[in-house]
Amino acid sequence: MIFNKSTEYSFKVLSYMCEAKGHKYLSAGDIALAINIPKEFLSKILQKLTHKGFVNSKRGKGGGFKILKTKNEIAIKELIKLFDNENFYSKCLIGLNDDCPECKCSVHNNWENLKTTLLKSNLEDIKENYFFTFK
Amino acid sequence: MIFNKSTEYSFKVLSYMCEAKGHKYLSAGDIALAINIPKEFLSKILQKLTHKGFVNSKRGKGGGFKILKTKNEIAIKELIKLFDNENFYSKCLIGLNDDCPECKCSVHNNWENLKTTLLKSNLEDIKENYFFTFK
DNA sequence: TTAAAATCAGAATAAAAAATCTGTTTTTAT
DNA sequence: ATAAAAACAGATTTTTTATTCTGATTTTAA
Repeated sequence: MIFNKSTEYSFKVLSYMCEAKGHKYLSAGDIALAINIPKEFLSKILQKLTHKGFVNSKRGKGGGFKILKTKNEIAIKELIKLFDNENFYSKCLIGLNDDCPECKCSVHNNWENLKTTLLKSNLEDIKENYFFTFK
Repeated sequence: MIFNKSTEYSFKVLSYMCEAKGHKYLSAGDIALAINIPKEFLSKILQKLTHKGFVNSKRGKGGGFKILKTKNEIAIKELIKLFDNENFYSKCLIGLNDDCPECKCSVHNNWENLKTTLLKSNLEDIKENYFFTFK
């Protein structure tokens, strides 16, 4: 809706990994199956998350990915920056105006408020009471 | 950003036509040039707007399109319904959840407020102090 | 040591969205 | 009448985004 698929998927996979018990290595294939995301696409997302230190990867048999953070250590703005658009926050919701900060249209304040919330949110805030089923 | 291009363009073209003096017939080509939208794409949008009674079309030499409403008679929700998604308002902003009304994530209230504003907005509200230049 | 299981990387493909093209019909100014 | 200008309709192409494929490398359990 407001984010691209990669960003959406990153929320989903990190939530899932945070909630998985045992903190063992989970293979991309298993995760993909569990949360219903194309395996290959998920692999790319996990690679990026590895490089940025959200997860640890282990190659070879028995390998996979292990989460390195808790939900409240994962800032939504970091994921947006990583997977969506660098200048997400200066974009116009309506899409017509390049100079959103100067705009005073009827939804401007609502949009500013939403962005403020988003800037303060971590994965816990997003996932808390958020009924997504991973399927 | 939040809408598809057709919806964005419909805001733009209707705003432009409302502000054009004289209420004469304007050709799609001239409008397209003025507001920087691909001519053929704009033509399709204008056709839809014709069928729904927002504008009147006149074929033949000297023909074109004439606006039939004022900005405050044009509800944003009508344009969203026409060009974007029928069930726009029940969609999840984050994109993961099918059942947005039940969701309680951190941006839920912000999103609900924004949609409420959008439901009440007409083109005047959107365009008012909204610095888009048609270019 | 070896085969299996996994990451990793880049290329190729598919799907969706946006834009363009081609041609027909209609209307009207000349 | 006729030519020009315009809407109109549908097909096609391009662009962007999402997904899948291919193969190489790494690691480890057996």
